[in-house]
Amino acid sequence: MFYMKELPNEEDFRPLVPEYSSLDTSSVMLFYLFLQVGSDMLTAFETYLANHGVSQGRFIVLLLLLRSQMRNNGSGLSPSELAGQAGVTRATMTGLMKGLQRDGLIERFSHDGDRRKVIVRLTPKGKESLNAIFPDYYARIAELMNDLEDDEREGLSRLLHKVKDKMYSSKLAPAAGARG
Amino acid sequence: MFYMKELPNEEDFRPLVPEYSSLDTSSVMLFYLFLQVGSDMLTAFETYLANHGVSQGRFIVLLLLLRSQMRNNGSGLSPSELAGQAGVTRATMTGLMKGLQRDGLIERFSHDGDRRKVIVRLTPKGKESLNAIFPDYYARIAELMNDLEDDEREGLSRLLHKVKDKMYSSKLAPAAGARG
DNA sequence: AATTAATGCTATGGGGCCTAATTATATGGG
DNA sequence: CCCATATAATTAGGCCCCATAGCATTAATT
Repeated sequence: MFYMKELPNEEDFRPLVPEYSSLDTSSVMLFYLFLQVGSDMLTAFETYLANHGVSQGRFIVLLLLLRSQMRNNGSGLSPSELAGQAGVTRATMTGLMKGLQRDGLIERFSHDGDRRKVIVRLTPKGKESLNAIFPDYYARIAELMNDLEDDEREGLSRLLHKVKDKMYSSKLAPAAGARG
Repeated sequence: MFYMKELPNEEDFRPLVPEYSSLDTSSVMLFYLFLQVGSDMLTAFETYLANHGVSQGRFIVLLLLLRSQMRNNGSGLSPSELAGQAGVTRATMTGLMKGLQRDGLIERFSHDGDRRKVIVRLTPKGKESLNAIFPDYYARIAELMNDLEDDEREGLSRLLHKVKDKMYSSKLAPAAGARG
């Protein structure tokens, strides 16, 4: 999370400019603005999801399971696969699943053929939960983007991809750890 | 934090479109792309800061204190003001300060005139810590934005502001709680 | 003086995340 | 066939961030 109620302005940076040759004020201000908008969006949707009894992390697990079931007819995913796709360690995924299973949103089955493995699937209740969340969830996203014209959406998408590509082509990418 | 290694693509949404009238695929994909890029940036810089022994939350406290000291000559801030500016509760700020004080980066003084209040200031070590972080920190940000031309930066900034304004003018803004 | 408000703190609890160790199972080479 | 190694999932323990609720202290209001 990133939050500062009042972002630094140009004046705040002025005394630092002569001191730090690497400081590019416009870059930093853009960077902060980006993080602030992203954090605010995330917080807003986290609050919305919390009202439905799920956290961001759990919601992502539900989304991954739904996608898997739609893509290949209900075969389910293993905790390992879930952890890889969600970008967390297996231990973290165990914790997320624990809560989801306690709440009856997912089920764990053992894999025939490899008894080390577990197969995770959405329960009917899990699907219902997503069904309850989706309409308003999508409506909020649509409303948020509503003021952007088609060309603005394309422009934003292009710029986001540009920053993203830069992040991965330089040494700025997320830590190698869980997100590799 | 938001993370999905592989974002949903158009095909993933196709079966949902007839089911949810509020689903606007291009909005949702843009939304996810935004969150992913923001999360990756945040994670990358969190990792960088962690190498310097501070978390995002603590770093923001240090930034707020530095700004305050530069703006009005070292008067410092109270925990209440810090909490307000950082968007957390006073209790949370107490915890952040506890760690920062333990590490010797901040000091707490009592306020003459209002004995309920505390005044928080950066220690010399706190300033040194920021001095150690800044050069590379700014360089990374500059590098990240390096590929964006001036007009692209302006465009991105404009679009970010547009989304931000939309968020605050609709009911999508962050929870009233701590961030009001 | 008595009420109300503000400040900072503690206690408690949850979520998310990690590393390290453990248990169970597979697999491949000798 | 057996042992070493690898893989899967979990548990244990810990840290950080964050919130709510309650408390003591001090100030402000009336």
